[in-house]
Amino acid sequence: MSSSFSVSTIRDVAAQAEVHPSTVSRVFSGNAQISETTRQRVLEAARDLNFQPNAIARSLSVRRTKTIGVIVPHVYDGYFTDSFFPQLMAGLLEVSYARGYRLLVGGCNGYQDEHVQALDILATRQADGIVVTSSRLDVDTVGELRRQNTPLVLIGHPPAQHADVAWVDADNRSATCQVIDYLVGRGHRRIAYVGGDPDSSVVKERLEGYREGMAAAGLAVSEAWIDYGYFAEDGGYQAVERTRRDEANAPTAYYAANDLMAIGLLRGLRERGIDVPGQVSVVGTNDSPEAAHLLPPLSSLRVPYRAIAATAATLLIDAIESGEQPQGQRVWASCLIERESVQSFPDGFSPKN
Amino acid sequence: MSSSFSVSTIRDVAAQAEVHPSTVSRVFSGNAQISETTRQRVLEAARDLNFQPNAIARSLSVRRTKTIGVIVPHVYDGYFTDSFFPQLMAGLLEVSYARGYRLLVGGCNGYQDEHVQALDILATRQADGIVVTSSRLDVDTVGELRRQNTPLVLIGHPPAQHADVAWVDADNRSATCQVIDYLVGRGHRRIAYVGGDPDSSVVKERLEGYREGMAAAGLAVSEAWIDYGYFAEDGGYQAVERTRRDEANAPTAYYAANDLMAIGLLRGLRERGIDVPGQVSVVGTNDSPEAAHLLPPLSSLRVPYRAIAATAATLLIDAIESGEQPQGQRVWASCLIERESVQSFPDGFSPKN
DNA sequence: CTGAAAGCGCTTACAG
DNA sequence: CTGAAAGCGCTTACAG
Repeated sequence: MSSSFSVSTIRDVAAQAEVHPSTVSRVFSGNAQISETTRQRVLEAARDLNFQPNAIARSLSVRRTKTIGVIVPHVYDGYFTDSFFPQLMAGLLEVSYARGYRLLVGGCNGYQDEHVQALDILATRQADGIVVTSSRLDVDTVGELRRQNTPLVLIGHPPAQHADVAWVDADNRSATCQVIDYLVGRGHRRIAYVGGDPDSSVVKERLEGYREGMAAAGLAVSEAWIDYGYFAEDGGYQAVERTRRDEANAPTAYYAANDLMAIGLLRGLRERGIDVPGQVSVVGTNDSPEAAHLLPPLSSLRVPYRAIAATAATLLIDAIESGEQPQGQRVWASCLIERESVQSFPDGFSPKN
Repeated sequence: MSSSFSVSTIRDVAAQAEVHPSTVSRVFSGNAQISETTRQRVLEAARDLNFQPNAIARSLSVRRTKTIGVIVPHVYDGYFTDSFFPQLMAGLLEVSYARGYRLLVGGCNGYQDEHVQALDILATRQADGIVVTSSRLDVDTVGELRRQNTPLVLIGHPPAQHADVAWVDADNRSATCQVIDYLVGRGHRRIAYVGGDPDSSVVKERLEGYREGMAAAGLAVSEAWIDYGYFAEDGGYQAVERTRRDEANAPTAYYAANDLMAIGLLRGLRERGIDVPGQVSVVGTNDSPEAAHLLPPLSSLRVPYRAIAATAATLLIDAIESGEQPQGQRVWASCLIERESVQSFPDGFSPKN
């Protein structure tokens, strides 16, 4: 019973409906004027033969794939446990779907390869445009990517020389600065910054924001308070030890560039018998699903990745459909979700320097 | 300086290298015999003109896209916070990349649409094959999908009538049964099952496993112990209330079909002043990144979704490249990760019925 | 409104 | 080893 379909083409349908193939094409491509009777005849023949236009042939003909490219560094395990990736996909998918596009996602085996793969998609015209998420873009790669003159939008800031590409990003620097300000406002004076990968631009931007916030409060920064946990739980855990060699001068508050490292901090602090938030405060980043359910519930800087991705997809598709280069740059504000991992530093003990 | 490339075709290169277009094609498609000198000439011309073969044209010609389809229900927020999705992508990407494929991922606005979209990808031949993840497959849709005779592999069990499709799944039923057995072995007699969406087949399979485990231990099941939290944290939270109306007969252990619901259980139990694992034990499912970092660290049934996805991709690509229908069915064993949310039920209090 | 033709940019038997 | 031709399955000016 479940007989399988043989693939039929526009010519088969044309023969069966006794019209020219171009007529069949017209009823399926939708835009042309077709008399109702022949449309019905064609549709019926198509139904009989289970015809569906071949998307690839159509793409070749109209020079449009209805597809947007993304490259995912699938070799980094952490990439799939972090909430960035799912949110990115959610945002991209949401607007792609609404606009009739699909995502062409390719793997890559490292940051170098990310550009190779992106370039390949563009150069072979496998997609109508691409969104590039690497946080380690140098001038040359952006230049190379742009030269393909296929629409491109960046998630993250571009190098200064390419200030005119379309990009969308979070307010990494200023949001971090605000977190520091918030902590200072609660009486903290010795505040630590735990970044991810020091080479990534997000992490650099956050560090700037940290220094700016400390400076604005007139606070000196000890280099011992700056540490990198490479976005891993264990990195956060180890940061506790590295930042507290001199307990007398140890931080009373930590800002971590993702929640996983904040969880590591929580664990390291607990092991040392340091109470959070009683003695030390912690704020994470990304507001991952677990944040609300930790003990103590973790205050976290929520970064609107989904909205960022959705905006990127919108800019990209707008450009594809208008035939112009993608334009515009948009920064989305992060938002500190206050929970219970931060407490005002007890006045009596507040080390006002 | 950053002049953009005009797109060049095989004919431009042929003209410049003074050879026939078919020769250019041959040097790029790799398989044909070409003299070293003309190969160099062609390569140089190609470099000059920045030529890269158009992937779509090639696809149309060879009738192969080097692409495998996946449909993602992007309208369900929970889908992107659960660890299933990232792991699925990781596994798919890992083998696709290794085999030179990319993923064509499309959104869908609900379970109905999932089949519509999958069918569309198949019927329009936009991908060489597809992996279908829906857990609500009925006989008709599987039949319809198969009739397109484009390779198809299922993640999850197929309806009985389609036992011969290729599929790969976790050992949902038996693993759940083993968890019950494990709990029974620790002295628990009143054990609750908190499922996700009762209509999904995974949840049904787990319920069977639960009943089987209870039966094997000679334990009667109270229907009050069976509840559904729809995979949400709040669902787990509410399940506490619903399962403990009669505290004298309340469960001493809970099995939840995902970690998010287990987290909700933890919260609900804590609010009632019930100590975990002192008074009640909890085991979750999926071993999400947060599980290890909860208080208490959550014991969880780790389901190897990444491996499942990788296997599915392998079966699919094997089929695509051999030209035969995908074959084989594979079930991957889950593994209980023991942490601290389970404790033997104190002998003195053990309600041996 | 419909047909006939040329074209999208490749590939691949078929000759030689 | 290389050329010339036909074809992959659509679309879309151009006529009428």
